Amino acid sequence: MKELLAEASNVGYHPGMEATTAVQGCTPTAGRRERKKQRTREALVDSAFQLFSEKGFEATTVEEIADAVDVSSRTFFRYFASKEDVLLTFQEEQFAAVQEAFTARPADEPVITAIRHAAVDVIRACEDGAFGFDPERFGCIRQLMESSPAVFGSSLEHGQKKHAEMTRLVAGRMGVDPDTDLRPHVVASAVNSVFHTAFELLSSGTVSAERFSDVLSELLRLAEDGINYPAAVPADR
Amino acid sequence: MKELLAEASNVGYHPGMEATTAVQGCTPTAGRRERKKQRTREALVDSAFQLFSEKGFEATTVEEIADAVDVSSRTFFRYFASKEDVLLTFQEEQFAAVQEAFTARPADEPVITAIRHAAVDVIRACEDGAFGFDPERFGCIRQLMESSPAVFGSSLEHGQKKHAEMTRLVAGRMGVDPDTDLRPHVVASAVNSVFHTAFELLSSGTVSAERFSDVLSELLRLAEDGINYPAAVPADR
DNA sequence: CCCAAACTGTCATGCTGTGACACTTGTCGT
DNA sequence: ACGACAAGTGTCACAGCATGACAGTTTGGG
Repeated sequence: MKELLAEASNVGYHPGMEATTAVQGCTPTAGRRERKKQRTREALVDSAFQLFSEKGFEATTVEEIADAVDVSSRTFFRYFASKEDVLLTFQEEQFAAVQEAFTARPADEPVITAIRHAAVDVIRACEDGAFGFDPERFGCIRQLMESSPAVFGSSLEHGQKKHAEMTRLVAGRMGVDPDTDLRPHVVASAVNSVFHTAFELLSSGTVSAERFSDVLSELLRLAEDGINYPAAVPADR
Repeated sequence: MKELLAEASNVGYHPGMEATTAVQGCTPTAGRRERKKQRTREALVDSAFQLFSEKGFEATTVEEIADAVDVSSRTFFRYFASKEDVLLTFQEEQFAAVQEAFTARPADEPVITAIRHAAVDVIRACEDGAFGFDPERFGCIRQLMESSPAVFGSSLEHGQKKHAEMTRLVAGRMGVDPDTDLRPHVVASAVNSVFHTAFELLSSGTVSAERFSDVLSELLRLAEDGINYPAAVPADR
């Protein structure tokens, strides 16, 4: 089940790189080749994070990243479709974790409430370094998104790509068909954007909170209560 | 008033190009230089739309766009920060129009309702070619966003940039301070993402509707009623 | 043990975006 | 009007991202 989620993530995929890991169900850690490939991939991610946090995103070139792992820059692009793509690996993992947590929420919770609990749990794990999450890397990404519009942009795009997936999950919980019922789409859409808004509130210093999870929690809580607020009554002032 | 809105739009701005038009309030159509600049700018936009719709976005190079107007590609980048940026001119106008319509809505309408009416009115005007909107260009953009992820991505980013502005407007209508009350942020955020979701629903063929405005209207209507839907009751099935 | 497929490196190339500098043209003061 | 000054533009140069093509190397399987 965990493997399924992992294999479903297509970040870093690009034409010419098949998901060879998943073709056969019988090969557990199949072949030295696979392992080597995986090691190269991880090395590239490490190297990228290292350099990004040292010199910033745009100041780091693909060649530097590749050189640090001793592969050609051409090879880099066989693993990642773009420089931004490297960072999505992490978001991908987070998203998968949130998904899993979401489906595991008790059935009597309404959708947004369930999402809130799932998301907050996962993000807090990231922040605290629980499970396999590296809090340092989490912080690094946040910093990169602040300083580089390109990174933030790719995060937006990634969120949009995951929209369909989230919609299906929400529809599943609601017990409706996402092809005829638009409500799950609105939910997924709102949740997605709330993530980015939480981030912006945090980095702009609008909120006093320290933790991303706290801001996110607050925003989702508001969304639960409905958001079609009335205009100000002319009575005051 | 109209000029004010036009001058406020910063699309296409990039270091080295000052908003010379707006420095003095007394010069109406100030100088031949300004007019020439404006003509060049519009010519570039026209040329870009022309070529994009003919050959597609990525297949068109900046050089081609510039050549068609008989300027150097270097000059192109003095007007637009990137190739995507050209397209945002249009979105900018739309956004300004929606903003204006929003603030003009009767005070007894709740925020999302008001936004729905404002947005639907404006978009319908685009679709029908009312006011100064060119429906052909509107369709062209839609097509480009479908075929080119880069264009869609830049649209996402642009929406996020406008987030703050929308938040303030919503907060104004609600009569609250956006620095302490997070509700306007949630509203602006949800509305923004609903725009993109409407687009995706349309281009993926999930909905049968023809017009963008219809899908958008439907989604916003749903958002008005609250979106924290209960999970399916175990009774059914 | 060898072959085919997968992986990688090298080379070549196109396009985006930017910096530097010189040249032209419009603007404004006198 | 005329000259100084600024704004706009062209040209040249260049770094970096991304991709295609081809050849060499590894590796897994028959």
